[in-house]
Amino acid sequence: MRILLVEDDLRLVAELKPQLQQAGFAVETAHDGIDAEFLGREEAFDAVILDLGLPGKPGLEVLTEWRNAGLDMPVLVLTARDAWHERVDGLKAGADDYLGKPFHVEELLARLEALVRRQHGHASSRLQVAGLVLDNDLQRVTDQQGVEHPLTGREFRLLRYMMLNADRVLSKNELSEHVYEEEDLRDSNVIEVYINRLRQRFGKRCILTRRGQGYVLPSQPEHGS
Amino acid sequence: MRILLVEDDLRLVAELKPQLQQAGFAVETAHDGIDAEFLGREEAFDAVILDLGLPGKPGLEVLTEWRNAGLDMPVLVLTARDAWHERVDGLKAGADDYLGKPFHVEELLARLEALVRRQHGHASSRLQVAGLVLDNDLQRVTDQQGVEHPLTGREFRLLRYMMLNADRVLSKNELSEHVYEEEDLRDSNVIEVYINRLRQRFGKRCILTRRGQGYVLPSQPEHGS
DNA sequence: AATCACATTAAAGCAGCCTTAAACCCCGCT
DNA sequence: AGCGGGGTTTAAGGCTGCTTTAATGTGATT
Repeated sequence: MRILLVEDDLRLVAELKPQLQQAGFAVETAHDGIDAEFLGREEAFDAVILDLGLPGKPGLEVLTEWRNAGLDMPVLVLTARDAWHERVDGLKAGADDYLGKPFHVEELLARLEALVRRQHGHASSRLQVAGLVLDNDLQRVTDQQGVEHPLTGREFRLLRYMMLNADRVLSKNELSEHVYEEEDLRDSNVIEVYINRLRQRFGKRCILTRRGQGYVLPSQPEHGS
Repeated sequence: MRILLVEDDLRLVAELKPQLQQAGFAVETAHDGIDAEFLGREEAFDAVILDLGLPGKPGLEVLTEWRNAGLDMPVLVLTARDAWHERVDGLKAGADDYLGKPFHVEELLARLEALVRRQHGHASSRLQVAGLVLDNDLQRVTDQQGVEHPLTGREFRLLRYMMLNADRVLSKNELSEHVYEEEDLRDSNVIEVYINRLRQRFGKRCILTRRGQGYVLPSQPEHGS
C-alpha cells in the first residue's frame, strides 16, 4: 500500500514515517501544499494523510482540487483537536475521515487501515482471491491444498497488491510504485525476479504475462489463452 | 500482563500499585475519567481495574465508551460496598467483575488473575501450550520430557505472554510493551536476548522468527514449507 | 536472423537477528 | 559500609537470510 503523508512539521514526519512503514505502507511525503497537490495528482496512492495547516497552499484547497480532478483515493485529514469547524469543512471538501492533533499513532494506523480496506471493499484482514488466502496479520498465504507459505516482506507486498487488483493488467511500473518507496527502479528487474519467486511458490499458471503490458493475476485459473 | 488501574484516590493507588507489580503485572495508572478513557482506548491492556467514582467523566460512561468502541479486555469495577445498583449498572455496561470498597488486596489480586485467565480461556493457574506447562504460582515451566525449568522474572513474563498468544506474530514492540512498564526500549535488544535465553532452554524450534515482523510461538511444532 | 521483452539463476550486498561477554544493578549478607 | 551473587541490560561482532544486481537463457516479434 502506497500512501502520501502531507505534513509540514518535520518532527512529526520523522516520528510517523517509520511507524507507517513498519505497518507495511510505502510512504511518500510532502511538506507544503504545492508539492502535495502535485504529487497527489501525478502519482498513484492508496491513501493520503493530509494536515490542514500547510504552507504554500491550504490543505482544504489541495483536497478540493484533487476531488475536482476526479481523484478518489481515501483522504484522512489531520486537524487541531478542538477545531470542529475544520472537520466539517474537511468532510465537505471530500475527506473520508479526520483525526484531531495530538493523536496516538495507533489510532492513526487503525483508521488508515480501515480506510484502505473500505476503499478496496474488504472488511477483514484476510483476502481470498485466485484460490489463495492471504493473511495480513501473519504475513502468510495459504494455498488451495491448505499449505501455508510464509512470505518475505517484498513477496508479500507484491502478492497482496496483485490480489487486491486481480483480473487487471498491472504494469511493472505500477507494481513497483506500490511495492517500493523510491521509484527509480526503471533500470532494474526486481519485479521480474519477484514475479518469478511467486510463480515458483504458487505455480506458473498463477500469474500471467501480458508481453509489453505487464502481469495479471486471474481470480480464477484460466484455460487456454 | 499489562493492566490499567483507574483510581482517583492517590493513597489507594500508592498502596495498590506495588502489590500489583509484585504479583507480576505491569501497571499503568489514570486518575480521572478523561485520561482513563483515552488510555484504555489507545493502548493495549490485558485487564482494567476501574473505580466508578471518578472526576472528569463517570466511570460507567468510560466503560460504555470502551465497549462501544469494540474493546473487550476484562474490566473489574470497584464500587462502594453497599451500592448494589452501581454493580448492576456496571455489569450492564460491560464489566466482568466487581469488588466493594473497602476490600482486601488479596481478593483483588485473586479476582484479577481469574479475569485474566478467563479472558485467555484458561480456568486454572496452569497453562499448557506448545508442549510446555507453565505454572503461574511457582513461576516455572515443565517441558515435554518432564524436566522442570525455574525461570527468572523476565523470562517467565515473556514466555507467558507468548504462550497466551500462541500462533500469532508478536512484534518486539508488542512484547516489550507487555513485559515492561516503561516503553522507551526502542534502541535496546533486551527482547532478542531473552528470546535467545528461552530458545536455549526449550530448543531453537520452539520460537520462530518472522524477519522484520517479530516472533511466533507455534502451539504445535511446524513442519517446514 | 536480429532484436526485444521476459525468465531464470547465481552471487554480491545489506539489514536485521543472534550470540556472547562484560557491565550494571539490586539485595541480602558479613 | 563492603562484599557477593543472581538477575538484568548493554554493547559488539558474527551470522543468516532477504534483497538486489547482473549475467545468461528463452521465446516472441520484426
